[in-house]
Amino acid sequence: MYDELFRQLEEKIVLTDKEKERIPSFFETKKLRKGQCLFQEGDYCKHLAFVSKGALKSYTIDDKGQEHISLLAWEGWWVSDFKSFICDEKAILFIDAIEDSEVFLISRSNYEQLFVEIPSMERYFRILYQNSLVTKDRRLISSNTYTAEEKYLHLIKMYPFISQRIPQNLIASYLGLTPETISRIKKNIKK
Amino acid sequence: MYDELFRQLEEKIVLTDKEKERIPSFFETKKLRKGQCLFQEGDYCKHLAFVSKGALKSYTIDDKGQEHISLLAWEGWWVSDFKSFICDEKAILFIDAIEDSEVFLISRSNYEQLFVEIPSMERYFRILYQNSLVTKDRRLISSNTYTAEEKYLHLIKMYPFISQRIPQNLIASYLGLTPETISRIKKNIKK
DNA sequence: CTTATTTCTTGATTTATATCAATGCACAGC
DNA sequence: GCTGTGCATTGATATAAATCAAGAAATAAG
Repeated sequence: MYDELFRQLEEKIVLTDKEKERIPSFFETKKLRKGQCLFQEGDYCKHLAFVSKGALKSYTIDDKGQEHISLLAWEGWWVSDFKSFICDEKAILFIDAIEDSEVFLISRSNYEQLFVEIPSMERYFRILYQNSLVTKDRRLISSNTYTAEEKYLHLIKMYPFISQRIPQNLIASYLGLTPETISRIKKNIKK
Repeated sequence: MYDELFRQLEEKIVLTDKEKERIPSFFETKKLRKGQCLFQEGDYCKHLAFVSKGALKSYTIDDKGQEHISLLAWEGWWVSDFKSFICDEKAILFIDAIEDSEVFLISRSNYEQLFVEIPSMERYFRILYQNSLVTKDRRLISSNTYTAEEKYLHLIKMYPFISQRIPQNLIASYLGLTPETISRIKKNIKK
């Protein structure tokens, strides 16, 4: 059950058997049906979630009711409205399952306690966040400097299987494009 | 000399006097004239830099020779091509001083050693990166969902004094806009 | 003080991408 | 096997912001 979690942790840090026994107690498990909501805008987002099965999207909704995906998270990813989770503010993000999913939730106090009891978890999250920063920086560059086609090509280079798993309209939203544009790009690429 | 650095560290963690004595030895100081380059695309970016005085920009240059600023960093900010620094890859970023500046540089090996010798620095960087992630997430949302005017207003709300310090053309580049667009936005806002 | 550079503003035009609208396709439920 | 609902495609049109071009301010240099 915790295979995916330990695989992720042990990619970055070394854990003793005793620590591995302790870790699950910091989390609670939650199963989500496709389409089900995990957190909503306006909630206080009291948990950080690790995706052990399935896939989720985190997104905002603008004045016109349009959805803008900020993150697609599948097995091995962490997802939350971090600002809300860390600073105890109201969330601005929605987070929904886009497939039947299973997540492990950790509360703010358990998160802090985890670092006290298992100091190497501090290291894990430092490295995780450090890597995420690199990815986000690249996404920002992509978003500010690439054309629609370059954005799409860059994405499928990073995640070659994403188009098999994630519907085109969600990919479009993630890239800040419309589904029509993605459709036209795909037609262009074939040539 | 290390005031700004300690101010930043002690905002997030507690340091003993002994630790404070040790920390400077991990860094080397470098002074930069306005316009001078700290790192270049294609270099192996061997250091992470803390800005103690002045301001720097990190940017890419596209095929057409156009500059796209990914970060503006002044006193208290850390700057590097993280991907290059962490993964020992060639840098894709340029980093230049936009004012006369002073930076403290830490090498990869000193960075790793720092965590071993002063474990609370692991915590410092975990929190720093965690906060940066929140900021970058907000920037990504802004970049993908806001109009030019909303992007500009959001920026000056975050950093009210930025327009006094950073020339408009650099702000434009940071927002992924042209200086002309910024100029027209400012005219609009006055009304 | 004058000249030279750089930055900022304004207008005219172009362009990439969004929006709107219609049609086709595919999978889910009956 | 049909039928409905959501997703993808295609074309026509609209629009926000870029580009191009020129002049005005501001800052720096001699």
